[in-house]
Amino acid sequence: MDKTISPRTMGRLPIYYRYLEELQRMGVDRISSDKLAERIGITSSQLRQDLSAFGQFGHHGLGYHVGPLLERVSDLLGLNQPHRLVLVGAGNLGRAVASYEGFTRRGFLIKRIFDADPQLAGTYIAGAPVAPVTELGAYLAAEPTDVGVIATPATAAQEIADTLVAGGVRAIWNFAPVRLAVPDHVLVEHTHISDSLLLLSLRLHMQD
Amino acid sequence: MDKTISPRTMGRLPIYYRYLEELQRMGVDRISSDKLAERIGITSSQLRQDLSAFGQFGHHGLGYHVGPLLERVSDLLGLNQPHRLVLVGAGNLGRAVASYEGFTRRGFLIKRIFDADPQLAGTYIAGAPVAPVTELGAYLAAEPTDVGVIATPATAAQEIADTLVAGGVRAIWNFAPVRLAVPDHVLVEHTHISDSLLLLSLRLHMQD
DNA sequence: TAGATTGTTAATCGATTAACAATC
DNA sequence: TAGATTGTTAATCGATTAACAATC
Repeated sequence: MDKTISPRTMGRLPIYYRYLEELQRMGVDRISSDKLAERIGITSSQLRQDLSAFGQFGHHGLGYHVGPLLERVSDLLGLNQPHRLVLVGAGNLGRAVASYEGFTRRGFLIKRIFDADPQLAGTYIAGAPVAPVTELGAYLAAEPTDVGVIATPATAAQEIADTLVAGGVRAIWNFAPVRLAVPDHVLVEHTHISDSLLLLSLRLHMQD
Repeated sequence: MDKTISPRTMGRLPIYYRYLEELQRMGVDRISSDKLAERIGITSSQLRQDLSAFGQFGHHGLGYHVGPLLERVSDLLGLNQPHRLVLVGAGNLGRAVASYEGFTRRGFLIKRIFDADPQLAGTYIAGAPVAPVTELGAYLAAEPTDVGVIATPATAAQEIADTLVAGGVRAIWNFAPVRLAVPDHVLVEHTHISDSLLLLSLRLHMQD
């Protein structure tokens, strides 16, 4: 029934999601492809092409209703169902991730945080209890978990990944600057913050 | 003299950089396009096509020398010249960015950190002195700065961006979840950490 | 209705892949 | 030399843009 959504269109879904959310927050309930595309910085042709893959949400002569379209995009992104997460690594980056209020709001629930430092056990970060990383395996055995977030030093990352995989997570969100070896059925999303800086540097350098 | 480098090829430069660095760290000094492409997960055809845009670095029958190729990629990325940065926002994310040792090593020097909390003034984070954000404008007037990093709450981001632009930065690396309005000559790289999680969620959801 | 704007088809453009002659 | 592997050309594939009939 659904048309297939091309990889490039998928890559734009988070962008559409963000802009539509912003429009909703601003109380806009209808927008033309021309206006939205201009805001985002793409052509209206591309926007209509993309949106039409999600189903028919536009109204001839009127534009798109923000609400239903946002609902559809959220749905495609899987945001209308909760995800249970564990976070491993309570350093600065881990804390930053745990503290991002946008996650909870979108159904990404950090159920527990694990850290190598036993001193942190028993404390709470952004409302989530911290436990020693030695208890990660046992926790996962008891509590089904969708996603494991790795915010540890690179040296620890593979071992944590192995424990997460053995514990049955379906996906790993990895911030450690190292490639993880995992079985095919486990998704890995690498977030290389430094890649952004390299691209900025490249763009700066191209200008000269 | 240089062939132009296509946008998609540019986007892969940080990946090439990372893998070549890894090879060099491992002491590998020569690799075929077949082997490197397999490691990265692209076709060898694409790799050769990309690399040929950088100049002639391969040797028929032998493959590519890691050192000179890495040198060339670093050069394209602008890593062979230092960049002066200021970081605004010393919360968890700001601290995580400041503490990433990879930046200093690649010539991204965080000269000073600014924060709204005057209590932090006079302290040091990852070797960089912290000053009150009220001094940002005066600092930039005195110290030419290439890049401003914004790791503040969304509400403060635009005002900081304005101060950075007035202070003459050439680029802004923005972690705040808000679009910044800046003049055309200033580059903005938005790093939306949450976009990664949305894409992970999308991929999880597509599997079902 | 007249005006606006979608959804879609066709045309263009760009990127990836395949293939192989050149060559170390 | 024989074997390996590049650099590049041509073929394929996919994505973007343009254009416009359909329609609210």
